[in-house]
Amino acid sequence: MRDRSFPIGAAARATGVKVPTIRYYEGIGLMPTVSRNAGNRRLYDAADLRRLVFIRHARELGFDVEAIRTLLSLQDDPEKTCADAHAIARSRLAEVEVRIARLTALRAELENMAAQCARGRIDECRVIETLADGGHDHGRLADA
Amino acid sequence: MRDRSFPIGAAARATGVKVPTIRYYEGIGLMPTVSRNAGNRRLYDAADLRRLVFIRHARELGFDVEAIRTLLSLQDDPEKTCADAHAIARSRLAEVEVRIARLTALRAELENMAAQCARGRIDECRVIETLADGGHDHGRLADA
DNA sequence: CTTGCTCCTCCAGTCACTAGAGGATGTAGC
DNA sequence: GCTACATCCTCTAGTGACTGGAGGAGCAAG
Repeated sequence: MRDRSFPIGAAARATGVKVPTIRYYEGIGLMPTVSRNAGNRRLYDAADLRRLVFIRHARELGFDVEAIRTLLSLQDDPEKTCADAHAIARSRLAEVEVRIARLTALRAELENMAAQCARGRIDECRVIETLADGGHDHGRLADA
Repeated sequence: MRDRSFPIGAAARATGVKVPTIRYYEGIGLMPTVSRNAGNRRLYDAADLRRLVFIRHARELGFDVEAIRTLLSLQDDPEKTCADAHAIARSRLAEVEVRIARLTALRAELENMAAQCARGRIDECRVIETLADGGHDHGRLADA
């Protein structure tokens, strides 16, 4: 009963990935072209749902689609050599470390901003002042 | 001398915001429509540059344009309390903290995976699991 | 006056979705 | 079987926050 196939709406509810997004992922090849029923509707199984949850969490962590593709390839290709898997894991690891470092710096600045704000008038507000002072860093507009 | 007028390229160099991005900010109303010289070129003054730096810094901290619009309008009204600015900063801080926590968990898994791979155990990769049930709630995935 | 940079506007493309049109299918009640 | 309504299908276009290019005008130096 719950074991076999979910239509796309159920898959969306189960994974937190919206219906059009699931179709989009199929279109760009992040999700496989799943089987269809007699009426041409997509049917997902438990493995597909796990893949969707994986993708959602990876996106929430700020990985782009290409990075997720390589992460998924670790699973998709069990024949893959150790060296390949190791290389992918290590390069993703490096990316994650950079991201953590950047976010940690960002957190420090936000904390400093918020903590020193005395909740007084705007013209004494530390949040506004910090922003107006500009960054030391003329680098990338980084989010993550 | 320096606080008279900068053409857009000088403004870009001075603030670290790219030329097309400055024009884009004007288009969406984050920057005012500045005055032009005889040859129709934009001329920026010191206050404009400060505003650009403010925007750049806020973008680097991950605030979206709407938040920046609010912060800028707060800045323009120094009599108000800074409760709103404080709230915007704190909510961004909360997002950043969630992200750091998840990335830290992912880093541990990738490290673990890289180590296992190095010992030849590809088929027990836990990266999928980490991301698949790692973060937070959303729909429970019927296990399998 | 020519070279070469900077600037102008407008339009297209990027990434990862998101929303809508217009139509087919599945399901529950009568 | 028939109706009502939810869910699904494909396709196209829009979003945010830019980025890049075309095609042309302005300006400073040699």
